[in-house]
Amino acid sequence: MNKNSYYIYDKVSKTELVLYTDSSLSYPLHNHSSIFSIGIILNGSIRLCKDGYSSIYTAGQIFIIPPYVPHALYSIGKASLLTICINKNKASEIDINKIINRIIFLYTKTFNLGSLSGTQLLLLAENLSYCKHFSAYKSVTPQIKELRQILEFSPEITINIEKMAKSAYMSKYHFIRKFKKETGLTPHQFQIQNKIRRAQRIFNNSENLAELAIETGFFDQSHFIRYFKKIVGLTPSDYKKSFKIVSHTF
DNA sequence: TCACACACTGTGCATTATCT
DNA sequence: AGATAATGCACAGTGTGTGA
Repeated sequence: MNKNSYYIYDKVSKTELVLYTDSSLSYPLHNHSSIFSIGIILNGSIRLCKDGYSSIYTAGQIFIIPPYVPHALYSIGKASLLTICINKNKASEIDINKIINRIIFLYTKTFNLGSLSGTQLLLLAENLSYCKHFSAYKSVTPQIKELRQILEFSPEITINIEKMAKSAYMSKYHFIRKFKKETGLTPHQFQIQNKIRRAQRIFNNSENLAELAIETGFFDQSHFIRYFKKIVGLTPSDYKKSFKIVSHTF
């Protein structure tokens, strides 16, 4: 079991938290279609590649990744990172003070990590406010938007590039380029990523990895494991062991 | 915006290793 | 022993560079 990774769902603030402690992180280019990710570097440093730029973040610094923004993340040596995930559909309703209080609570009582500095709390509040008032500025072609929604909600369906391009009234060559420009990933990468996200959501309802692989649209468990590890950074069984739901309060 | 060629990646299947 | 993880390989499908 990977004891350096913890996936926590906090029922009180309705946010998902991912904690890595002294880990070697390596996440190649990907995006999150439905969440804002706010990352707090606890120690060590990480390299974040986003919007064509590569930046190094060190202990105490905070970064934010809005939905659909392609990015890659690598630790420089070992690093500890806390990521707060906010659902984009609920971002406008979040209670910033409530989330900050929960983060402080979980940070000190659940993770035993000391306390966050005043500057970190201020930066966190600023980023939460950014999520709350964020509005998507990118214009998306309606046909691509529709396909993106299909792939997000039903990633398990089999639909090849030719069919997708046809439904968007484009040649497959143009469609792939257009999709990547507007979504950040190729259609295929986007579909695989959503299959894995779906698997993460329904993990606890499924006893068997082979069943889960079929249910999420993979041919078999071996491919499911391969992609799961590539995208999540853990094998499915390690992920299951490191996931927990927190509902206790002050 | 489209099409071609080619490199790259994913699929389907089989097999073996490791873990519980 | 059964479940899960990892790897190999051939083929099909996808993505990208380039030119029109």
